[in-house]
Amino acid sequence: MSQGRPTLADVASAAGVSVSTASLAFSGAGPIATETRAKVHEAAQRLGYAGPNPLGRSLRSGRSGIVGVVIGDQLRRSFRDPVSVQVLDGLVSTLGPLGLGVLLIPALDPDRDPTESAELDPLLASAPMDVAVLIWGARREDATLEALQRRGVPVVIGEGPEIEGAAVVGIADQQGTADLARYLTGLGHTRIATVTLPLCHPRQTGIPTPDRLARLDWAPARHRLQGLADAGVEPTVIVEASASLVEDGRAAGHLVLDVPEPPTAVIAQSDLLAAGVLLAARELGLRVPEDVSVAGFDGLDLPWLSPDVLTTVAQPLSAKGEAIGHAVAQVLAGEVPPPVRLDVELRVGTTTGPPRT
Amino acid sequence: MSQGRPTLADVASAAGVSVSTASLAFSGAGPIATETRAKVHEAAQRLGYAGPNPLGRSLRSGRSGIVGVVIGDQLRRSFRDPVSVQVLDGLVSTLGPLGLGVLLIPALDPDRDPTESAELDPLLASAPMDVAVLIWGARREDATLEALQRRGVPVVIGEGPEIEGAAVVGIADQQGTADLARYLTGLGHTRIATVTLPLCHPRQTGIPTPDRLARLDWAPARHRLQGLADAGVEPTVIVEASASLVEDGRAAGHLVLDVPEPPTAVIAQSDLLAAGVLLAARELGLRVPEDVSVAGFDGLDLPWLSPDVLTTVAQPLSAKGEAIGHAVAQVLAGEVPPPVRLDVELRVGTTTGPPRT
DNA sequence: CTGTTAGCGCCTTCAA
DNA sequence: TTGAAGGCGCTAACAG
Repeated sequence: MSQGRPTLADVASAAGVSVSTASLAFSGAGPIATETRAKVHEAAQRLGYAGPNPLGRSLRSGRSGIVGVVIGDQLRRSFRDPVSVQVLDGLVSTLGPLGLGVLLIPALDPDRDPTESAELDPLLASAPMDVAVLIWGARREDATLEALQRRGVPVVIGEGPEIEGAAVVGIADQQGTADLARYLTGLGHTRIATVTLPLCHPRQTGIPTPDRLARLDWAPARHRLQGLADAGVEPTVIVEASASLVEDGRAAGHLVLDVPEPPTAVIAQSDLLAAGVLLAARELGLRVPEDVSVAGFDGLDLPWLSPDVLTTVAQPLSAKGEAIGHAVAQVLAGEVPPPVRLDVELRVGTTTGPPRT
Repeated sequence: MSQGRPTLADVASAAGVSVSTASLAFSGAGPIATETRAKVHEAAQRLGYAGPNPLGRSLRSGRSGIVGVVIGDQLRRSFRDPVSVQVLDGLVSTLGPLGLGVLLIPALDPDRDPTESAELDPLLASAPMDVAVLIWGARREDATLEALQRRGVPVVIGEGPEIEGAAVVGIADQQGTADLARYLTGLGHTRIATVTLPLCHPRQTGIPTPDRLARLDWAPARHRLQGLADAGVEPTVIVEASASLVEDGRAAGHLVLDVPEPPTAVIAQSDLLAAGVLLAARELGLRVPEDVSVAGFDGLDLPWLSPDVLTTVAQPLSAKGEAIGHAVAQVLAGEVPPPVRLDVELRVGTTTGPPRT
């Protein structure tokens, strides 16, 4: 009929064929006479029918073609972090050709109590999605994860932890950090401080209490701290940042360096944090690496730090996004993706050197 | 039945009520006895039913709760531009409370011929969405826009142009640029160059041919060039950048400044481009603003340019995202949103001053 | 090769 | 306040 958008039935009757035939003309999933198909397409053209309504198709197939992606923070903050952006880019590039779209789902407010599931984004409970991706991992008691599992939405987790019934794509950050730590101790450093990514919810900035360290619940921070321990490094001080941003690193840097007996090296758990520490060092009149060595993690290209080039542990960011995309595809194909652990690589720049004795 | 996920019918029969009653128990859209509702919820709990399947609900209501957002470039590039990110953030914050989710749709490859609709992202044709947003405007002959309109998806356009049957949210960039130009001529500048955003498809870097200028098809670039004309400024040279990124600005800056008789002022159509021009000036040993004044557009916070503070025309980025979100809401409510034009503000920094005579 | 039939899961009249 | 019935638009069997 002429009210509302035309449906396949309208097209079929206009073309003088049955609905299922018209369906075939569009899906191509079956034998159909070229002439019939032309007739149908012609009718469609005439009626302004632009193809099957995805809503009907979705209900029928049980698939929406949508992948929900939970980013680890407010958009504003996540997108300021090139790490998130590159992973997302790799993910979208992989999903696109598969006909899958990415639905952005803001994580719960990082400053709020995570147990209150009332704070969850309603999209988690009600948006159509075939698979969900938690780009920045899950926590032990994760209301987000629970909400998804309750709905029966399969989950792919970036960064870990390994959780019953969810695929994981991670990196060898523990080993990478250990390599970095050994490199620094090899240079002669003994007083090494570290600036960490957020440890657990709700987020906090500053020197974590023992209690907070015990609740350490976020995979990247845990792995990288563990890497230090593996290398036999006991940090002289641990400072937690509430986000992986330059200004947090800068604040942490002041906290770490502006003391009577500062460390001779600072390992930050991300490059943006390290960049902030570097800026803090410059502001305090400390020379890098003569007075203090600074190292990061991620392998970002940060030309604005010029002339310094950060010593870092490079992780394959786009590749991680792609690996997550592959895992999503496997889940949709009914397979159980094996855990993936991507390699990282120590990359020495100009910001580390032997300590002054 | 126990195969597959439980449906509302399963829950209803487990609770000993009819499907429609069970539906009421969840939607709350009708009178229902507290006791009955409890019974239904209890049955749902027991069966692991997490609420109505969005696919069924969508088909029934004709709404998916999804807003397709076409970003102006590859994700990787768009997300490196804080302008896009802030607009997107404002949009998501507005849409979230309305129960609407954002589906990312990569634009067509900016380096390819736009008339080939084969290059369009398949999501445009097949993803469920109630409204689409073209964050970075539409072109005259826009395959993306056409694909959406053919499907009957209402469109909200950021930045213009005003197009039949699509809502527009723009800014007063023409007037803002004119203000900026008048400020510079007021300082005594007569030789003013400009670095533009992309003018049309396919993207190119460098000095545009007259033909290309004639095909000028992208609203932000057009408005801002027009603003110069309004102020009576005829640029000594126009250089087009292929994206709003620092390195493009830097390349353009060399092109503009590394000549026998360089301009005394450069107006870039974005802050990132202006930042690049500034870096180029520094590299060429030119002092800013003594040797050359540099101005941008957007009003970004760029602390890494320190000690310089860019003279710029500030636009309300989050507010633009929010305004787009409101327009989306209006469209969904069946209203026709009036065109919106947000104000901008000239903000003088340290990078502009009188020309040396 | 084409038509008939039967739902996918839900919500909303309408009637009881 | 609850139940019965129909249909949103589509596709997959199955017949013919």
